Amino acid sequence: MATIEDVAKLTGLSRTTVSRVINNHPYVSEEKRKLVLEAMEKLGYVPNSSARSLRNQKTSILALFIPRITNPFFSELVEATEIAAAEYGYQLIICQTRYSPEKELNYMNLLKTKQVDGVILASIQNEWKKLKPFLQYGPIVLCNEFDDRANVPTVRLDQVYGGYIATKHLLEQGHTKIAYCSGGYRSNVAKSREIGFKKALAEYKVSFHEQYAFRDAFHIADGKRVFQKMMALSERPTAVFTGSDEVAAGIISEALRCGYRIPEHLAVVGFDNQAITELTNPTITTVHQPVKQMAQKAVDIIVEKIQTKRYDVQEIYEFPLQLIVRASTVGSELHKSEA
Amino acid sequence: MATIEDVAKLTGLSRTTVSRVINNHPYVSEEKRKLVLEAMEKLGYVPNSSARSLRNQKTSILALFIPRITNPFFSELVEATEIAAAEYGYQLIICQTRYSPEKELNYMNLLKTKQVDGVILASIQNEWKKLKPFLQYGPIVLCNEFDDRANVPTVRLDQVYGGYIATKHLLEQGHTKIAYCSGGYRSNVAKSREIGFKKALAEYKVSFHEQYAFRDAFHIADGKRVFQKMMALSERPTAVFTGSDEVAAGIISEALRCGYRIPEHLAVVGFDNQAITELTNPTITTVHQPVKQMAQKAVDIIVEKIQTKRYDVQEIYEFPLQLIVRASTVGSELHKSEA
DNA sequence: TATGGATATGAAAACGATTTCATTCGTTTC
DNA sequence: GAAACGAATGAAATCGTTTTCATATCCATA
Repeated sequence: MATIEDVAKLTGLSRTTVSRVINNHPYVSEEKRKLVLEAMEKLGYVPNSSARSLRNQKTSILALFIPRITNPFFSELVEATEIAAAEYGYQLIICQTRYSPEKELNYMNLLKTKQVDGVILASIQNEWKKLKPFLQYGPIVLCNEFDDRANVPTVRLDQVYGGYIATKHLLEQGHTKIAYCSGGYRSNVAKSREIGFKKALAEYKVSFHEQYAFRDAFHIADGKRVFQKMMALSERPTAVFTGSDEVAAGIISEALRCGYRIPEHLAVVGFDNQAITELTNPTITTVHQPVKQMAQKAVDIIVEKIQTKRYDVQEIYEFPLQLIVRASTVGSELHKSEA
Repeated sequence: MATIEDVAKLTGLSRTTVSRVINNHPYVSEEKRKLVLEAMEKLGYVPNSSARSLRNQKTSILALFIPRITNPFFSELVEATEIAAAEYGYQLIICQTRYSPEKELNYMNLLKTKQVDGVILASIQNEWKKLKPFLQYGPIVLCNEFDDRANVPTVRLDQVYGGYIATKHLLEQGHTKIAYCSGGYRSNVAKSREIGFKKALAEYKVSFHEQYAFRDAFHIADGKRVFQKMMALSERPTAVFTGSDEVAAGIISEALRCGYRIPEHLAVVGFDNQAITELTNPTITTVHQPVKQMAQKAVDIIVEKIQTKRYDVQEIYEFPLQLIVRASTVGSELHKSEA
């Protein structure tokens, strides 16, 4: 493996000059520059990343924390983040916490050991006070997930509004027995949506019963399970708000299999605007999240923080959500889309 | 940021001894070991990864090349690979080539610059002779995708067999007008499936017409498009083999929307056994791929190659595929599952 | 009582880059 | 014609580890 020393020797110049050529520093004569470039080509030389990282105190790698990559929402987030990071010359290390606080804490050592220049948290499994100490080692940016106590830049979506518009839509269709379905108790995203959900109910003077709440639904299978539970209730809901399109699709699938009709017997709202929403029959009313913009902003911010080295500033960037009305809530009426 | 030097100073020992404690070398007295551990704790010391990488000539990072993470098959592959890599203490860098040969070549520089210890290619966009020169910098392992000319370890699935069993299943149902639908011309995975497809046809003395071939279908939308194309043919196929469940789902969705019935008017076979196969109505007959086993094996192999430093050996590890029969091919009969 | 082997420790070199500082040579400028 | 400055180059320090080599002590064995 050729090193900068080899290039220097071959050209009869010093390491310094070779380094200058590599880094496009001024004050290198055209003659020597050519000489160096030729030698580099001839030796197949390429600078060693570890040596550069050590000397420059920067790895050009970012860590992105997500619960699971197989969740389509997070796939989309990873795709967008990787593309945005690449524009800045950063690589992305994927950290799947699988909802485990220990795994999350463990991955945090990537920052401590300087294996990454910064961490984007799209999922939080620990209390903030456990995460906070890592701030001394590098920037942390919250993306999608958030925590009011976290004194770091946060890029998020207005989840309260998301829960609100989806629920309001169901109320406008005349529903009063509306079930609530979300993924996880810990997530502030889910909590915010629930606030929006209840806000809409309150506006319409509709009361909420705790037996209509299902807070452990993540996947298609969970949706199927939840549907069965709802149908086992003495007073069945006529509509359901869900925290993901997969869960919504599971509910719809199970309902159809059992001979129910959507939305006549049960109106269903999803979340995320994934591809499956256009696949099922009926198609799924959902809430669109501007994932690309959010990812781009998170990367912009973290790159800036890496440069300025001020990590403990709470700046909040919020993007709006949008209701997409499809067939799972409005029957055979003409489908309309509203902001 | 505390360094090993700081720990040495605080304890009054040398860097060497501190390093020995960190690396669990023998020949450190219990007394000094405790002293060092206390000092490390007190200073919040943690070894710097870049320095270690430089000195040890190893980064403990692997690169995984995939076309797009939003493709559920690759999400699953990434999840499994990340978990397997973590067991060995490796981090995973995700490289999305987005089907671009240039991007792929560009990401290959991660190996050349020693930013990663090895590369797992689950997607190949360039001819092997373009990739081959990178072998001098570190190990490359093929996983899922493959190339006969590639003199490297290859972990793959028997795609010829996969195409064969899926097609044979359709032939057994009495179909003779069977369309073929795949993603990409370049991929050897797709080519192999086509070989298996044609092999089955030949066994049943059924001829294949090129107008039944659609080789550019990746997503749900492509499936919808392909369905329309098939229906525009003068002689419509009665069954279709597809290279992914998303495409199959797209075809089914569009067919139902247009008033056709599945499988009566069109039998559909998918590939990958994704979650959506149990979601659609009818559920989708598909081919299950043992992704986890494949990913685990690929990681095992690359870790071994990193240690032994012998990269240019063609070893092939092949895993079997399995047909999962569901409703999209067998009508209202009882669903059965066969190996 | 030498001799040799285990145990314990440290000084210094090495990994491969970048940067600081010094030096030299021209060219202006007053 | 001296001073000042810009351009071009290199020697050596530096980043933070690990490892090699040397040294010292202790204990058992011949």
